[in-house]
Amino acid sequence: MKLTSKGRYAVMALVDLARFDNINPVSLRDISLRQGISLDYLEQIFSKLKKNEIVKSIRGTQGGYVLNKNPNDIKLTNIFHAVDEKVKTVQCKKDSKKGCNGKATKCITHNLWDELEIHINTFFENKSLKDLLNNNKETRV
Amino acid sequence: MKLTSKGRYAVMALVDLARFDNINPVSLRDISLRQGISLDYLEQIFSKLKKNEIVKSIRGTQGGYVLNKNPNDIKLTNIFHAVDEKVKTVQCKKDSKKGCNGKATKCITHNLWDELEIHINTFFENKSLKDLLNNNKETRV
DNA sequence: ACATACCTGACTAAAATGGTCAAGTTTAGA
DNA sequence: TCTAAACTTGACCATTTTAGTCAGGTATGT
Ligand code: FES
Ligand code: FES
Repeated sequence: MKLTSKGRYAVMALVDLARFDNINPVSLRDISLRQGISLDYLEQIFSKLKKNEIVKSIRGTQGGYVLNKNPNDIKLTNIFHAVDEKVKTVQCKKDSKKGCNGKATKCITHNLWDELEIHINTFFENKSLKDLLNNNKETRV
Repeated sequence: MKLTSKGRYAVMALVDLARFDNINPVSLRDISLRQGISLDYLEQIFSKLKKNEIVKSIRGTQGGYVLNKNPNDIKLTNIFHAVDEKVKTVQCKKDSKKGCNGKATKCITHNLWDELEIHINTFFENKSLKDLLNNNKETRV
């Protein structure tokens, strides 16, 4: 079970953004430099964050991104969902009665994987961007 | 974050094994047929389970595998560790002071990923094979 | 005008995944 | 003793996913 870089970067970038967007929009270039994430990759990520209304963009010189919601209302769940970083403990469809690889029934450990998925998602539900900012916020002069 | 088939199969196979190994060893062929897992793949998996002393093997006709411990003492942690299904929320080394990709320092979200890793591992620590057998054990006649 | 910064889509090298295949060795039972 | 069942080992491989890069755009403040 690995967390992918895409998911990790999305959260890192948003935390960075939240720390610096007091007044002005924050450019991806700045985030890229500060966090050491490829600019091109960041652009892909922010395109998705924007589609999911987590950030807003301001084009042109002095443009950049700003949060579109209160940091308290941006849960890790929302972020991960936006960038398609989903938790998958099984391969079979949830609503189908069929098991993995088109088997007729669900497997004997099926409940376990459901429990695991819930356990992990609970963590993401209960963490907001705000939680990640505590004692951490920098003020732009 | 995906759970791989290898990990899922390992647990499925062990639950199957635990249910049927009352008297005789259970052959991988039987597990393969009952659970619909490739025999060749199962062999790879059980080779690792054996190295980690979770199962014992009995060769020859009527041979197979049996548990090497009490189901209560086989945690998911042990199983996953045996088949290299590890939880990895980061790419950087735990003991090193360096960050991901050889960066000089840890990233701003580092604590979060540590927490997440612990959260998931706790689930695996607290589940044993026994827990998965409740109300489920079949008796060979 | 022009630099900055967002926007979009195609492309790709490398790694991981989920196996298969081949060639054994061991041992119970006929 | 022969044979088939079952474990053992190691190499191999197709496909998918990951983690980006690259090459173009378009919008806008100064
Ligand atoms: S995990 Fe898909 S059938 Fe149980
Ligand atoms: S996750 Fe590796 S530096 Fe934070």
